[in-house]
Amino acid sequence: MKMNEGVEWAMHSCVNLSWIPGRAVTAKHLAAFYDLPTAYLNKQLQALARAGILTSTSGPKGGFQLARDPERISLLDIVVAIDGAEDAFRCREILKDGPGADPKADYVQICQISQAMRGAELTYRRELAGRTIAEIADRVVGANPAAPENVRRRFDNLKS
Amino acid sequence: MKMNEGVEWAMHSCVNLSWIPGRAVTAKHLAAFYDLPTAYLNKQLQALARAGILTSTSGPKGGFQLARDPERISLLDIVVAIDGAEDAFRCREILKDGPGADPKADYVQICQISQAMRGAELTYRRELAGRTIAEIADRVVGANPAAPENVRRRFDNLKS
DNA sequence: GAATCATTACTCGGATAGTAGATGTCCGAGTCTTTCAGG
DNA sequence: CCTGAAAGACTCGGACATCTACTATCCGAGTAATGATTC
Repeated sequence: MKMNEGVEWAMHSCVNLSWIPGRAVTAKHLAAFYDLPTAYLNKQLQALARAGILTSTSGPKGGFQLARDPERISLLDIVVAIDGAEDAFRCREILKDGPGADPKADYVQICQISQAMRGAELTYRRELAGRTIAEIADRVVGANPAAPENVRRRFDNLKS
Repeated sequence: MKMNEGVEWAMHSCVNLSWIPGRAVTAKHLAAFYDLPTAYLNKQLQALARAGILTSTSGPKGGFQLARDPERISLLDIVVAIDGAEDAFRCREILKDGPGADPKADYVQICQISQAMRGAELTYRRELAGRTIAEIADRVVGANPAAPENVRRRFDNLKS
């Protein structure tokens, strides 16, 4: 089980975008920041845009920016946007193929194993839903107060 | 992100094995129970044996059985045995490729995103670690008291 | 000099290859059972 | 009748294909800026 690597890129990019409000930043610049493959990062940013986390504008002076306040963007939002909403553990209802099974019963709900796994994933998602981009950004500032200014300067330099 | 499908099979098989103590059950019989591909289930059972969850014996009258009490087999044990111990989210330390990074700093520990994701996975694993095969089996019995006897009879019939 | 229009350059967007990991299958090594020969 | 060994059959175990989905890339559609042209 391995999560889509783009999730990490997307989260870092969102934190950086939270420090550059009101301006569109191109995928190329966001990729250059961490030396990531531009086209592939662009794909992830597209997914965020489809999910309503970012807004995108085409053409010169175009790019991406946060679609809403970073306080209202949770880590779960990003994971769902890029990795999909489906659970990692997917009950195939193998009990249905067992002896004495009821063909029309919903074994996803009945099966104790399915319940336990779904319960664990629920706590996982709840945890991620409680963490926001704003909170992450704040903690980064706590460790390194110059971070936002450094990011802004960096993107300004890339502009020239 | 999709978990190895064999995890589901392995958990169901362990529950069934908990109702047939002291006797080896072949992969073929365990597979027939839910109409699963024998060779592939065998592969998963091997992984459980390597992890010390099952014991395996070769030859006629051979097969698999639980290596310890079902109270001491957690769902996490099975997930780790089959799906691996590595986290789903793997910090690639992309901050290291960012501007002004310290090449010898441990960004897995520093990075706030990495911390948040690891924290969420930790709660997930803690949840699974708290659930045992015995508990699952008990709940199944609660809903269907005849289940263990049905399973035993089923395997006896396959014997003949 | 101002306005309009065509050009141009730049960006996102989705369609298209390449690759790693999961899924599925097969045959060999080892072992227990069974059988048969000998004492 | 008992003992021992050899043959046989059954099971796990790991090595070998296949297939899905993640990773990576490329080119086209659309858009805003820009410059030239005309009034």
